[in-house]
Amino acid sequence: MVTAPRDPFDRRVTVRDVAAHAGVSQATVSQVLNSSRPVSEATRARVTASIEELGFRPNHLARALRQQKSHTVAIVVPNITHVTYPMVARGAGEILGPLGYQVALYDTNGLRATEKQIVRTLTDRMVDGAIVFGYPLAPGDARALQESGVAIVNGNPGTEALLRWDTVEVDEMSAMRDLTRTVTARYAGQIAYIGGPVDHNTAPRREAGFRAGMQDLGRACDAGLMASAPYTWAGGRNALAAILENGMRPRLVVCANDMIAIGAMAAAREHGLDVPGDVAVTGYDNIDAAEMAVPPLTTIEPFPFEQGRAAARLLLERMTDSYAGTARHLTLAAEPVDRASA
Amino acid sequence: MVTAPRDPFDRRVTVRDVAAHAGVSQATVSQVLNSSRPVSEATRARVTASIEELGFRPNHLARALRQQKSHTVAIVVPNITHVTYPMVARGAGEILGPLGYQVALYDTNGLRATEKQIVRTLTDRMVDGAIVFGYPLAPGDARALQESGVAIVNGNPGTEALLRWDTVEVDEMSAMRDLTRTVTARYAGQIAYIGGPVDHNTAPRREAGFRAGMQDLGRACDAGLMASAPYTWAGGRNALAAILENGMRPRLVVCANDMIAIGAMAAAREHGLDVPGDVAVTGYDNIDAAEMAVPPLTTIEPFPFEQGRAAARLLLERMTDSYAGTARHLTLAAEPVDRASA
DNA sequence: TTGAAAGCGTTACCAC
DNA sequence: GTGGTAACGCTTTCAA
Repeated sequence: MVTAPRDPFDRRVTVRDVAAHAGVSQATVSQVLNSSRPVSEATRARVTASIEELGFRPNHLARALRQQKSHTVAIVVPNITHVTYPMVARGAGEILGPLGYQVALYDTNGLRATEKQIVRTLTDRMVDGAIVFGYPLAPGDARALQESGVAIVNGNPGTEALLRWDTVEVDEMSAMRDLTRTVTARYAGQIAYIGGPVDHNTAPRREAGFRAGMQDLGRACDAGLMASAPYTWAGGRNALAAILENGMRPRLVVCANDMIAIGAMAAAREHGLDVPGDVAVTGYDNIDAAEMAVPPLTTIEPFPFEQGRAAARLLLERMTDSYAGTARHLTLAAEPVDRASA
Repeated sequence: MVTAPRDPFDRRVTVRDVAAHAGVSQATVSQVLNSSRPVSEATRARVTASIEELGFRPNHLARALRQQKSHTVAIVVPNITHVTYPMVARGAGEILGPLGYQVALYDTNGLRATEKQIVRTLTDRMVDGAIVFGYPLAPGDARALQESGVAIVNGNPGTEALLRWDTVEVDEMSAMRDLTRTVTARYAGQIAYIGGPVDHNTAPRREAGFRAGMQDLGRACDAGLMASAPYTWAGGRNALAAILENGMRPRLVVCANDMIAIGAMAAAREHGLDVPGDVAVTGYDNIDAAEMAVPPLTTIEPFPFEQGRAAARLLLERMTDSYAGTARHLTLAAEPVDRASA
């Protein structure tokens, strides 16, 4: 048998063709494909054979139009190149992909205008759901999506307000409190904290965790040792350098993320201090560089894959209407990872 | 949160509604939306006003079915959590997004079975194009996609065979040769090379670059100083440790990627050697950790955003049929980044 | 310059 | 258990 190379002008094989070939109606073919109603074993076999023989593949576009469902889930993030988001996307994809959902990637670039435009696109394209990760969905945007029938889950919105839509969040406060307690107990000297940018949505929660941990141990936070910096290596380096150049000598520096921490370690070294011998350092995020740092960085693992999976599961329940109640707020734990830096 | 099921009574506003409201035909409305044929200024104004007033938004699904185009481009990668892929995706998205294409993410997980399944999905979903990055597209898969009208560009296939479809590649060999030459010239002692896994698609090209650079300077490659390791921190650490424990003392270690290099620096330090004082080290990829390493790592920047943009541009020409000729192979340069480690 | 109407390929409703 | 057929909302001929 010669398999004719498919001429681009050849029409695709359709349900109609299969129906004709199997001697049944289109309705029956559709049913066999979707198990949407009982069919006798005999005809099912005949139809399956025809599908096989003709090499029929259902046209997704037609199905989407008919059902008003694109079988697509959008992942909306501020910047896909930031380490955690690809992991979140992968976690979500692990759940969604096998179920036939396509994962579409949208990058807001941190711009409000882009956020709005993305919301329009999502409704126009009739995506079934959206996982909005890393920033708080604007209430108006959430409403617009919901009213268009787009299910939503907001991951790490980083706001204290009780949102009227499903969220998945990491308990950064508790994780930081925990780490602070464990590590601070090891050092008798002064403790410094280098937080993130004051306007960044995760910064207050991590700082609150640090303060709570200190309080748990009855240790005081010295205002002169509380700094804030951009979430970057340079930010951490400059912040600790400033502290050291002010003549302060913290025994431990708790940092709001790993980049800051690794920068702080560099500053310590530049000032002739050994880590952790003279000054201990901790981070948050457990990025690749944390394990590769010298010394390896004590930090907090936020399990980004699990965040993605959890968001996908919640979304799925909304999309399939297996849950249609009021907003759910899921909180996941993050865990300290003890390494050599503190 | 209550996801309102789409109310059957407030049907979406359709072209039909706009046409009725403006007192024109659907054809005219369609034309105004797509500028597909001339329209008098008067009616255009009337139609635009109606669109505005009714808040009409075209239904993408219907358009897609009619045109047999999903206006979606797939980005297919082995593992989206590997640093370069998100950058490639973002670069491609920068070009494609503003043109109305949706970017869908597909992760092969490095599995041939998954690759095949993705190809099926892409044809079923009628994506307009696919950027396959980081592994060589199987010839059969390429054919299947092309026959289904899916435009393709293969990024960093990492094979020497001349592929019958468009490719974008980085000239890793020249970049490595260049770096090897520049850096080797600084050291009189022996030079070691820690390559990637022998079966990995980029490994031979980088090693070839190293060998060529050495040859350019008339320096010999000592077989006892040629190692290969997984592309990981541990891989690099173990590989250099083994070399050192064999009693060899390379003055410079050229590594096939940054993770290996940073691991090698750790091994050097553990053996009481100063970097770069006793042993210099170089990497490849210019990951975040390279800049944060102590000392900062001399490496090679492969411009992943530009790779994504370039792939998107080639794909675009195929999708719009503004190019329909034979396969094009675009080669991009990577550049040495000189830092303190060598 | 505009309109009427035929699809695009499914699914889902209503009969039988 | 099965078939006929009307949508889904748009674009695109073909006529006027």
